[in-house]
Amino acid sequence: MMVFMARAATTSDVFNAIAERQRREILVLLQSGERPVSELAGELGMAQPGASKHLRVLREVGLVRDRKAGKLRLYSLDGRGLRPVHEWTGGFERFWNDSFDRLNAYVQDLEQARQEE
Amino acid sequence: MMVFMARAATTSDVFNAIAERQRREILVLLQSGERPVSELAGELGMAQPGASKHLRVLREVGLVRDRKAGKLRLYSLDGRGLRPVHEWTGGFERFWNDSFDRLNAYVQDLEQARQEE
DNA sequence: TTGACATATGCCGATATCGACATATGATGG
DNA sequence: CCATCATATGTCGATATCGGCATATGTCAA
Repeated sequence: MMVFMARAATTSDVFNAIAERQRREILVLLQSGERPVSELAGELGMAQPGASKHLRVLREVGLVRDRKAGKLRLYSLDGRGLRPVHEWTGGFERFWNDSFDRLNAYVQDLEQARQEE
Repeated sequence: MMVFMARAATTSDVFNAIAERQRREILVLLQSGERPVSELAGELGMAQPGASKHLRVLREVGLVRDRKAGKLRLYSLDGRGLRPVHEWTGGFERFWNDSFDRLNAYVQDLEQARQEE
């Protein structure tokens, strides 16, 4: 009995969580301090329920925290989960930084162009 | 007339392209050199058509190149597109590296724990 | 040309996803 | 308790996504 898995769940995976533009924008906004949902929704130009859902995803992967503050619920950034992504991409640094690989990429650009003539 | 946009197209966006585990594995495999599709498929334990489709996505966002080599079609890494991701996540470095923010996160962990009692 | 091998594409089924909307839950103050 | 404000959740419609499978395209070699 094989249950289908159409795509990796967006929750439970930081890579998927930040694949969404609006969620990335939320994280950027939270860099300057904690905010309630409705304020974030306003700044993103989206409705409150949508913002709540994005925040839920971000919370489930641990990129965001919330604390109650009176009637409000303040969300704050927890950037620690972004570190693995930073390090994973950093593993490819030589493919854009190293002069040999830059030259290599250049040569392949030329080959590509020649092939497409 | 508003056309629906259920989710950002995986093509045309590097963040979405690397949101998929198998595509990330392909990129890692290509770090050690160019490979044909069928070899990648074998190493990933998936069928060739699946690997071809993932490679198509990676090619469309510019993370991968291909060149014809006889009967084969060799795919190679072009890591340059990962740089923006590395830099974007790097913008959050202080949220995991800075001692103040580490302390801050620690305190919030405590508050969280207390709140959930 | 024909056959063999390598790769790409098309279709299907199951499911995830996102925005919009309505509504439920929750907390506060009177 | 009740009204109010803030937030969360549920449902729906449209679409994207992924693996599996069959099949088309492409490339070589004899």
